[in-house]
Amino acid sequence: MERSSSLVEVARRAKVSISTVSRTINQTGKISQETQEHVRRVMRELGYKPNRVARRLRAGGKCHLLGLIIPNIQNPFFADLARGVEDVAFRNNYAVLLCNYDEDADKERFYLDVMQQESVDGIILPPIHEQDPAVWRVVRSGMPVVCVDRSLADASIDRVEIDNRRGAFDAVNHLIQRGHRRIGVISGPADSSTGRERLAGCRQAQEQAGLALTADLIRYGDYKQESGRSLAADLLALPEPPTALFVSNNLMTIGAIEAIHALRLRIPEQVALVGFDDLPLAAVFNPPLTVVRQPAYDAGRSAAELLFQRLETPARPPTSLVLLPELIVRRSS
Amino acid sequence: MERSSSLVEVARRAKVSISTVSRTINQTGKISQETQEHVRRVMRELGYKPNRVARRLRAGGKCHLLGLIIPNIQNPFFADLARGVEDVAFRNNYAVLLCNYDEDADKERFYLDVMQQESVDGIILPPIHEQDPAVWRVVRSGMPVVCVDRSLADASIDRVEIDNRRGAFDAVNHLIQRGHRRIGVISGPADSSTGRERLAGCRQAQEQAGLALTADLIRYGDYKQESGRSLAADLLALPEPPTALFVSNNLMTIGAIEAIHALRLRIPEQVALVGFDDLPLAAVFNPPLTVVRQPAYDAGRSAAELLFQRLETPARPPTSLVLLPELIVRRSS
DNA sequence: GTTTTCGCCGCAAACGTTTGCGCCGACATC
DNA sequence: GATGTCGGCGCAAACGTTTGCGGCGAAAAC
Repeated sequence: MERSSSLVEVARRAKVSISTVSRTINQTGKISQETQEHVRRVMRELGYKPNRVARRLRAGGKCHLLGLIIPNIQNPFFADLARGVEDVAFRNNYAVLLCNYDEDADKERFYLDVMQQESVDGIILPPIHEQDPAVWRVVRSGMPVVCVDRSLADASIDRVEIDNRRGAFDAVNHLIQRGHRRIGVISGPADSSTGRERLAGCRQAQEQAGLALTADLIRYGDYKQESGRSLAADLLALPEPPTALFVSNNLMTIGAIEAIHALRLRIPEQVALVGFDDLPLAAVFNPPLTVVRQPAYDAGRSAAELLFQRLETPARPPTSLVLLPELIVRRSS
Repeated sequence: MERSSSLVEVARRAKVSISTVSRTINQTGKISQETQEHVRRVMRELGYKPNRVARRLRAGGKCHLLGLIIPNIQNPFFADLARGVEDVAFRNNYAVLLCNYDEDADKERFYLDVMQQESVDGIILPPIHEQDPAVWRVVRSGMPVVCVDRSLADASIDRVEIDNRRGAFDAVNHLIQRGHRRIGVISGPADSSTGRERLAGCRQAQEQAGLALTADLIRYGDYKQESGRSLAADLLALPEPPTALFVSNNLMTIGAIEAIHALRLRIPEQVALVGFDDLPLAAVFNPPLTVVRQPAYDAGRSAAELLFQRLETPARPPTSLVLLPELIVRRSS
């Protein structure tokens, strides 16, 4: 119990009005140099820290808080992304409200509400799917929103995406170059933009190579480890099993490796493997994992920068950034 | 621009005073059943959501926001921990303000300030070291704080720790059982409680086995990957190199594996390896990694629960929880 | 000498809540 | 019939800011 130290306390000690104090803090209005100096000194003496809550209540926006809603922070991809957002926020003296919605639409909606109730300055999120009424409501309410990773089926809002199609294309194409003809694909959810696009990339590579698009070699997972395991096991139990696997996210890749180990198959001799998204241990794995590395940190950084730009110029036309993933060929393929 | 819908709007539509509305929301004061029903109906019609900012401004605490300050969300340990905190928070209708301080005392201080300015209900954090004046200031100001993972050199505040000494002891003891006599240790920072305790555990195991405590086999890292790499390289380049390595966190373990690979050493034949803290790929690694698994998620969960308990009964004596780590013997040792 | 201009600053309202206090009517008590 | 009790509700202050407006004194313009 020692910190109260509000504007009025400072004003009292400095023998000026609270308006003067407020204005010296925000550099708004005309206050003489000497008065400013004096007020600043008193603030230092008292260790005054403005109350962000009161500030937000009064001013609505411009109040140094932004919201980040992601599926799951335990996914290294989103951890990197979150870190990118936070670093930019920190540089701009912003704090970040972080929420995990766990691929659950209700939870996403709940957290969107929280963001509005907290009157954050803006929200960064990968929408749970391309038509997302909850997100739309928020956008219509005037809240700045930028989509990252996944996006909405409408170009009118800021977004930063990763070229999923290209990444998947490169991965599968690489497998084809290595001589594989039967390539098993573990895709993401069919109703997510990333899932659809990565699958499209696979198809494109196969078509281009004149390969038949064998629907029996495609499985749809939920981006979680367990589905990777079971779907890979499924694929590898086929009468004519694939000689290579393309797994379209990191957690499912771990699951696929489980399945491969369980069958005592050797990578890459008996089954080659390319995963989407890098992992901390991937480079030192045995064999080192060939992956499509997504610039997750950069995506977060760019999204935050886009958001700050919009806060500065609200009328700016919506921009769409697309970042390039990178195929890192190691030894699992 | 559509939702304003404040208390006064609801009151106007329901033809009651704002006090009545507020009281039906919070179930405080005496309001007749019928009036409550009526008010609730109007709230539903308007889609009213209470403004958390105003609420926090007015009431100071009890306002559904808590702060979590961690070194780095990119570390899977802290990601799990954060998730544990968030899940409990979600169940209690709380949101989480997340910050990464990057082992930087200034940044920690900055974020502690932010937390106070945001008047969060409480703060969960691993203090940067055992005497942490910044954290002390916050505690003295009356803000509920619970330490997790690391702790302060004072028993008077809530804490949940993991038995680091025990974990390290088990790991090194296991190595000794396997016949190793020269065990290289990559420790954490000497001034962090986790670093000190893990090292103490090592020592205890070695003493108990009657092994000489060879200072030349101990290196102090900073819990980051690169230091793991260079220190392991250092250790393995010794005239009489260790036959086993104990690395006291996950990121440094990855670095150590890099170094081992660079030297083309085989695990565990030429050098055995036990890491502190599990990793997503550890179980499917080749060879699967022997690690001390920390219950990170549980630690976060417990910390949050402790915090909620304190919010409910502020006078409750400080409790100290210690969770047990688990040695998972796989094949790298 | 009177009026205008202008730089500097204070007053007070507003943001959306919570809450102590007090009012009013109904019913019980004497 | 006068007094006390009590349930149900409203009034208004407070939380710490920002900001439109207006005041005041001094310098400038006439």
